[in-house]
Amino acid sequence: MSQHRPTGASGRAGVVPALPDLPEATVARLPEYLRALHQVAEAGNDTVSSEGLATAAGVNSAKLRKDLSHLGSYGTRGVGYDVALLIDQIEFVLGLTQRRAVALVGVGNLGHALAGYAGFASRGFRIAALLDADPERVGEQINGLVVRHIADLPQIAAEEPIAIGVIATPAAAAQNVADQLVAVGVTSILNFAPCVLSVPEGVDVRKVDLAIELQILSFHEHRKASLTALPTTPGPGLTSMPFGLAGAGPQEAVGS
Amino acid sequence: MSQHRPTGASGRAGVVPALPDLPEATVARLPEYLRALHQVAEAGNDTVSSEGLATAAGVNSAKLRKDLSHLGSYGTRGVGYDVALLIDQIEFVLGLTQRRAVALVGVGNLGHALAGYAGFASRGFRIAALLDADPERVGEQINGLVVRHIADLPQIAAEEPIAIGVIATPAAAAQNVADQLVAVGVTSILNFAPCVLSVPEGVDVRKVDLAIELQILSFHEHRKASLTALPTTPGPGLTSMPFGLAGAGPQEAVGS
DNA sequence: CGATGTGAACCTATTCACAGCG
DNA sequence: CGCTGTGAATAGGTTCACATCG
Repeated sequence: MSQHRPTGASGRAGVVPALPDLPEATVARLPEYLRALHQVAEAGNDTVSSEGLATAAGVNSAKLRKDLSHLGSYGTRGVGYDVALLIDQIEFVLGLTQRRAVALVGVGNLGHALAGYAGFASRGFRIAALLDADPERVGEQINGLVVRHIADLPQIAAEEPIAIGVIATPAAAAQNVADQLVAVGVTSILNFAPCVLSVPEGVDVRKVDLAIELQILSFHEHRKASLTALPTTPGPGLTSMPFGLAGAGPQEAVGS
Repeated sequence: MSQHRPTGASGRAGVVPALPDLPEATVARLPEYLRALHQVAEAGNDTVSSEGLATAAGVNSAKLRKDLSHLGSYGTRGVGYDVALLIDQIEFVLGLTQRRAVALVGVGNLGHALAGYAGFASRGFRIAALLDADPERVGEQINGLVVRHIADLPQIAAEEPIAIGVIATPAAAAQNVADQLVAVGVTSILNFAPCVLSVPEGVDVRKVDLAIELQILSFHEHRKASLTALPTTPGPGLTSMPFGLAGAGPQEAVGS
């Protein structure tokens, strides 16, 4: 991303540490901590130890403590963290205190599902517009929102600034949509289309690709299978089979 | 994940480097390279330079070369990579030469979308079963597949081994579903529910959480806003449209 | 000559281990 | 005494720069 290093920029504020530019890895985990905290709160606890919270968030406690320390955290030694306080802290840092407007482009299969996703509203976001390029879809009502044509985007953005654009179109349309989002001032994009978007500097793009996740899992499956084929334990039985492609057979053109 | 370190395991093979246990970061990028390669192939090229492929995949060329070198890559100095060969290589490493069976649990909003997702089939996966706990949904037909009850899972898994389980249920049900998947031998899970799953060692879980992605973007929005508020450039009025969406990405050009 | 493949330098992230505080 | 917060050690990843080979 940006390699801007506004070295002396922060750390100046008197009372509030403002925005202490966190490590990316930490940022990526804060939402998880937030979820875990809500869970803890609902269970009735009003403090948690780093151990407890770490478990709920699926990380180890050292990592959690270091992450929280980055935001000048509010824990009490010998006790733990004040749940409510920490929730506020993290929500503030993540910028969730203002309800951000999201424009969702592409109301196909996936777009439909996203439009109906309850987690949007419950976690600080508001779908401000559903858009599609297909005239047949325009006018359709989903979850109380009417689908509008992508050409209306400038007008919509003028009425209310869009904080985040979500692209759920086919790959072929995605770059075009991204350009239009950028044109109306959107600087954060969540892209579900399986393609690389090119955007000007200063615009953030995150990508979610289901197929990629599956392929990563597939790799590990493949790996596990090949390790099972030739284990450290010289198992009573199949000791043959040199390596992994065992079950598969030499089909496919890898060789040639 | 697994911290298994089968130190001396690989590196023995005479001809085929078999499974050279790649760095996680590399594994996560291979699917992206694969997509880029298909794109290049469709454009009619049969070789690519690291530069060209890197651009198509959205990374820099040094990273790409190092990644490919890990799988004992097949490039030609002064020329580039043989597209078809590299596709085969990566598909083999990712274990995509066998069509893996996927069981999708939870046919709600999101599950529906996933069931209809074309990228499944086109990239080496096959939905072997749609499952849900809700009797009302059982029997429904989606995309040519009939939704069956989750209780049928053992039977289904017996008919055909499930390589990957996809959980698209509400968070409250997810752990239970995961347990059932594990019980029938599934060792790879893709979890869309916003919660931490606890699984035995040897089972891989990957998580996709839309809300987390949005929150990460929100952080950066928040950050950008606060930097704009007290910038080096004191200009309160936006000077003059810094970036032009000018022509956007001239590359991409699959079409021409 | 041009592009790959790779050692080395650099940077980021995780883990350890314990000082320090409540 | 228990738990947080953090320096130090380690591991992992990225980038640079160039030797090497087709």
